[in-house]
Amino acid sequence: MATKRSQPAARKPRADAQRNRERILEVAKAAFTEFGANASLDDIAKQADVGPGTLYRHFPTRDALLEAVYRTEVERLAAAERTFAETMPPVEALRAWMLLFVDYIATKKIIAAALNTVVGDPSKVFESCHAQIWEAIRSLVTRAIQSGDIREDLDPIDLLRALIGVANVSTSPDWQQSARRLVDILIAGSRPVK
Amino acid sequence: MATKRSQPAARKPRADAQRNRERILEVAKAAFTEFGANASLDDIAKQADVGPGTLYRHFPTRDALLEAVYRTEVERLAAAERTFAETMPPVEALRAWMLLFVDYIATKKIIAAALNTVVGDPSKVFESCHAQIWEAIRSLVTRAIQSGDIREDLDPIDLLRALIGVANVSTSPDWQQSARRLVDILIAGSRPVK
DNA sequence: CATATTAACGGAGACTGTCTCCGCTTGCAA
DNA sequence: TTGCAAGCGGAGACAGTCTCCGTTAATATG
Repeated sequence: MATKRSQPAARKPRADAQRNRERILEVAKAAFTEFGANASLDDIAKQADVGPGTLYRHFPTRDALLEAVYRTEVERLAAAERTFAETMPPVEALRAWMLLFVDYIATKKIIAAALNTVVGDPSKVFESCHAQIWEAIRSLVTRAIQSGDIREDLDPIDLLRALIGVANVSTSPDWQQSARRLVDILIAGSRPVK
Repeated sequence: MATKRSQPAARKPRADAQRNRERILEVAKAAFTEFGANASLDDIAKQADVGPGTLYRHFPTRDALLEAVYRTEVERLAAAERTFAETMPPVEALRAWMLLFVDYIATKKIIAAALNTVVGDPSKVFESCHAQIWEAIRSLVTRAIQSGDIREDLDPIDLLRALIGVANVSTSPDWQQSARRLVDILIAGSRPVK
């Protein structure tokens, strides 16, 4: 007879595997930040003191690695949403989060690059990350609609799309200002028609 | 003595060179549309019945080729601006052009990809194209400001950035609707505060 | 602690795409 | 016609991706 479970009662993962995984992530983050989303994967492996095989076993595709790096950032954004929602009036929370979002993406170009990649081919990567971000802005918008500060027919995703645009073209020196202005325009345009 | 000019009085370009150049462009356009901005250049060369050397002489970098393909589209957008400005009231012209812009970019993913590329590294490519587009929206916004329909402190570039965002995330089936809604939000948010 | 088991490692190398060099071809001017 | 430079194009060096598989060593077990 097999063991109690139909699944082979998976042994706990090896310690060195865990360590390697983390080192790879760390190095990858640095590399993507420095060289953009096209950084050489073999180089990353080398810097993390593992063979290419190891890297590819942990992260079968470039996108997988990208997503893993990307994930912690996304989690931070999601957390911020919760904080803002608790400590600020609806519209302010929305505005604050939008600004943070732009700031994040613009600073860590990785994410922008990742989002762009998604556009290119219809792969399913980043799906879970998208879900988290969508949920964040959806929640913020819903609250603002309920408080009557935002018009009812506003689709949160529309805002998100606009934000990605701002973040994308953040090469000019004054993008911080630009982002702030644009967020204000978006919010102004989202108020009830009255 | 040399010829009349200090410049060696450049001979007119060879006919076959011209033909090849055009065939490459044609094939490239198809390839970029089908496979995205990463289509294999050697493949493009092959399909255009030229050697890779020829392709690279005409277009030394991928970006150069991308830009060349991109250019005619941009010219069409610039032309549309002129038409709209002549035949529509200011705000309508602005809205119409914004919609066209989104439509264009979303359909021909090439351009979006190109714009994205620009984000990644601070190369100077597409500069002239950007200039043309900037000029178009600047002109539209200026006219709308003068007619008093749009608030004075609006920076045209901000709008452009938002538009690129919409276009980027145009994978969902209803992006047409989404784009329309977002353009309306942007315009609503751009009206004078009164 | 000794040992068996097997997860995990890592690097050689096949493969794919980029880009260059340079000998050959050919359109054009005289 | 003919000379010649503009233009061609492919062989091949190089760089990056990804896989296969023999080896290593972390864990479970007695």
